[in-house]
Amino acid sequence: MSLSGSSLPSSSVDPWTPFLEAILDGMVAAGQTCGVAFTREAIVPQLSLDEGVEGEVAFPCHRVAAAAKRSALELATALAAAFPPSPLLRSVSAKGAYVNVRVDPESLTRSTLELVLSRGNRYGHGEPAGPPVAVEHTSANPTGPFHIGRVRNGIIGDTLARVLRASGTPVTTQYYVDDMGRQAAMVTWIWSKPRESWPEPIRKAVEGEEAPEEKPDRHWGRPYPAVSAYLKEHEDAREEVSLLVQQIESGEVPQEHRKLAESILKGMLESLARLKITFDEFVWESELVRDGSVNRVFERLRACPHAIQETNGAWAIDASSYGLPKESTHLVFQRGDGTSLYIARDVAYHLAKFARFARVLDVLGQDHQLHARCLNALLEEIGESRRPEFVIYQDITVPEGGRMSTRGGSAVWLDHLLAEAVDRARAEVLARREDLADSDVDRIAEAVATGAVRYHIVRAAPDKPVVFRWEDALSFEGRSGPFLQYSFARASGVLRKGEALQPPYPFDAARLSHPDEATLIRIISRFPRTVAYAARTGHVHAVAGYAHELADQFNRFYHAVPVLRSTEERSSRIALVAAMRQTLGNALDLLGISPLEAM
RNA sequence: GGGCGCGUAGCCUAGUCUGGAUAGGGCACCGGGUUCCUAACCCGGCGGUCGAGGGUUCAAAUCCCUCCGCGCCCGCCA
Repeated sequence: MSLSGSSLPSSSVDPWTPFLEAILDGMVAAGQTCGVAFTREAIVPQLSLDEGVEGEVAFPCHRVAAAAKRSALELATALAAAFPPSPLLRSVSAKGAYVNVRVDPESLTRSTLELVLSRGNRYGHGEPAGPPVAVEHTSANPTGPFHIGRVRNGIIGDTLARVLRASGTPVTTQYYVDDMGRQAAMVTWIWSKPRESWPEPIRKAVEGEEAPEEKPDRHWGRPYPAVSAYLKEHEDAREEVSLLVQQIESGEVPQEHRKLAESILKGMLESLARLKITFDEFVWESELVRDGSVNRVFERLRACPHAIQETNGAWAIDASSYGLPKESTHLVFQRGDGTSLYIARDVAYHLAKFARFARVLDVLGQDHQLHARCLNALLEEIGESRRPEFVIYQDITVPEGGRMSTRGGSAVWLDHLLAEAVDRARAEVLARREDLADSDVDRIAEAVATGAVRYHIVRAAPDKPVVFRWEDALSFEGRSGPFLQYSFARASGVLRKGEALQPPYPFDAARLSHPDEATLIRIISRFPRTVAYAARTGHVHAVAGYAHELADQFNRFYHAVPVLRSTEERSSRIALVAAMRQTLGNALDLLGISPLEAM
């Protein structure tokens, strides 16, 4: 890994900073001796950390050598020889064209453990900085329960918000509730009719499946797929829905409409809450219509040079000069009947966000990518210079091929997945522990199940398509959420039995010299850098990978090195376990996975 | 057809933004480990030259071009 910018983080948040300072000072001094001038700013991005053959920090000399018209091998040797000694660095050597620096392990151990133990649950976090950022994610239409494909948005978005907050950025998360569009209107349309008068296919699709006391999203959303299919075939019904859309948008809103949307949303949010996904704010699309924002957007767009009106009264922007695909240069923003299209409302929504936030982040599925570009085109058209930043993720597909589809019957419901995961987790807990109270079994099973599901989704890079397989999603071993929880529980067990759940943790860095200890400390020391990287790039899956690496090395250490049974190393090792537990706990928090003291 | 994304061992995946020294993990498979702090664990082994081809470079999984495969989008739906 290389560093993100040309400057170093504050030493109050990153244990590596003093060592990197020492390396930079040494490099500059050695450069002067050898007749090559380079600045710290030039060196920083070239340093490669935690890599290399025989050093923790390596500096490849090819570039400077080429600039100085010298041999890279010769220069590496000369630089290493001229490198002034530092108490923080154990050795500096040349190998090939590389200068390899090993930091003093005791100093790094001290620097790391002190920082972790003093910062506690702030370890890994940056210093508060930067302007306020809005993160919009999930924003699923309130038409029925979540399937796992939709939840990927929320898991990525919520993790991104957590990571950004940890990096120091003030974040507000928003769920954009689309209660104005056709989709939501379809739900109201069917429920506004007496059940007896529902078209046959819709009634049939719903009948016999309902459970008493089912969640509101399940209940009220049940007819939606059938309605959607029905409308494709029935022009008259489509017209009824169009009429309803007009009524809703003009404010003659049947009270029922908002209540239905709220009710379904409530059920949806209940499921998300189990995954620890919550929101700071909900922005109801109907409010943007009611407060005139959408109308103001209409006025601004109609006044634009590329605005055109169709013969039936619809308005569009000719966006052919914006580099969009040829087929989507005709951007209709207002229907012939005067109602708004999603893109017009989305412009209004983004203007509202720009008014409050310096940066606007939208988490979007790849199917919305073209829409995102069209949105940018309209923002440009009305003279808005700011742009949202899009975090695009790929779909979750099913093994048979294709996206998860509610209508096609290929959707895997989040609630179903969680129920299955809880069942399996409970069986695992019961197989291992006979001493637990029922309430503890329930609590652990819920944590394991939700941790497994959340980790399974967040571990993949957003731009990687994910094929949903039950056996993978329900895996509790290897690279999984439960493995992280298990490792945390193990560390907790050690501290509990050592009666060391509270600080202070006195330690002697010289006593932590076992190779598995050194490796563990290196990984712990990398956490702040990892969080900063994830926040900067939006690669939140880097945190998932990091947490696994940390837990993995902890287990290796656990097997190789006795803690409570050791004598002169005991307190130092307890301190190391406490630091690892703190770091893993902080990582779990960023991932939205519940830590477990025991399992 | 056009646009966008993806393509790393039998399967899944990190690394690609910012090119650097033997491409990290996990699953599966084979062989070991529990009188000892939780075996949802650990140790060892097997297996990849990074879709194909060209180019740039001292150096390419990483940058550029072409091609192939897969996915998504191309609505007065969202």
